[in-house]
Amino acid sequence: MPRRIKKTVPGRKPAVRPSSQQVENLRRLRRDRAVETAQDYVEAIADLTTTLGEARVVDLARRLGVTHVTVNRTLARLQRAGYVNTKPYRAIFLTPAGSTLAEECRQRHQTVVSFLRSLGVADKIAEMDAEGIEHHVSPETLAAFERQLGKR
Amino acid sequence: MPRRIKKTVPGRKPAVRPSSQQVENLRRLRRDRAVETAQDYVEAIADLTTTLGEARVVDLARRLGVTHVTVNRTLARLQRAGYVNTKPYRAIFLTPAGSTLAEECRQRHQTVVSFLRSLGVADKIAEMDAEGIEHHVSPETLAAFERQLGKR
DNA sequence: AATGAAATGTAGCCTAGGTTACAAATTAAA
DNA sequence: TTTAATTTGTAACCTAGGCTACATTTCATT
Repeated sequence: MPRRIKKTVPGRKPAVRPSSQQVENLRRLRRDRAVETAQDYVEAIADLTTTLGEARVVDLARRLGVTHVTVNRTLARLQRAGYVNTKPYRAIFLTPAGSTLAEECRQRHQTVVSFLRSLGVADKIAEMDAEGIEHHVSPETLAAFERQLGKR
Repeated sequence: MPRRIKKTVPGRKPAVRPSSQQVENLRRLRRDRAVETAQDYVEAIADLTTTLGEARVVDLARRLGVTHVTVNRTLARLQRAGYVNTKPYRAIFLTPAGSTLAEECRQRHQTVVSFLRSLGVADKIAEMDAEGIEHHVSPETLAAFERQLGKR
């Protein structure tokens, strides 16, 4: 049985349709995973700061549904990335960069939820799907959502 | 400086609005990450089998934009999960479960892309966003997309 | 001021997914 | 049949994000 259907020139790449575009899409997707977490955290920190006056590790853990250990390690990474300021045994604060990111996320989340609801998706489900979708909506698509919302 | 704004009864949880709903959303989101990868792989395997006659590790690696090592390890996991059949140095085949999953993904992907384009999003961007969004679209939302598409 | 519960931190282990470097198998072609 | 390129496999390492178990710090309440 032939190993492969087509012939190949020795020493040459078979040029199996690398389809750079799609490859890049998937690469971008994986790269974005780290950013998603950052967004979820800064959003939660901003929210907790507003509603409770300050954001503590336990609160974040409850809010995100993980243990305080995970929160701790992630906060260290976010601090390295310049999104938060933390001191041992103290409340967590967003840096200006963190605040900006949080606000962007909040608005985008709101737009996605509103858009889904405008299509007749139930509130609970709209909220649920938005949580996942919001991280993958490009500015262009977000604009399209807003345009559509304006039409009603 | 007070550790926390509100008083607490010793030994009692402060009931910081666990908001089980949102916690569950986020938990579900993380759980789904493993499934996403499976979906990307079976989709790619199905596609390669159609276009090339068989799916090989190198092709998958090129298609997914990762090294063959990553593909190998992931395939082992997918085999454990019952989605693919592999033998050393041989082509990769989908199990019935894998084929079903692939077909579902293909259709859903197509719906999401069509929907985005119907909103005026450019083809390239629609394709790009769909790659990320499709994994987070519930059946209800997918139905809403299809309903909307039918209206045109 | 002492104390005990809650909060925070740390050590160590797990899976998933990514990598490079190197070894072994396969197969097209000389 | 031999050979050499390609493909596949394996070892070892990295980050991210989960976890449990245990140690330490804070602070509200005696």
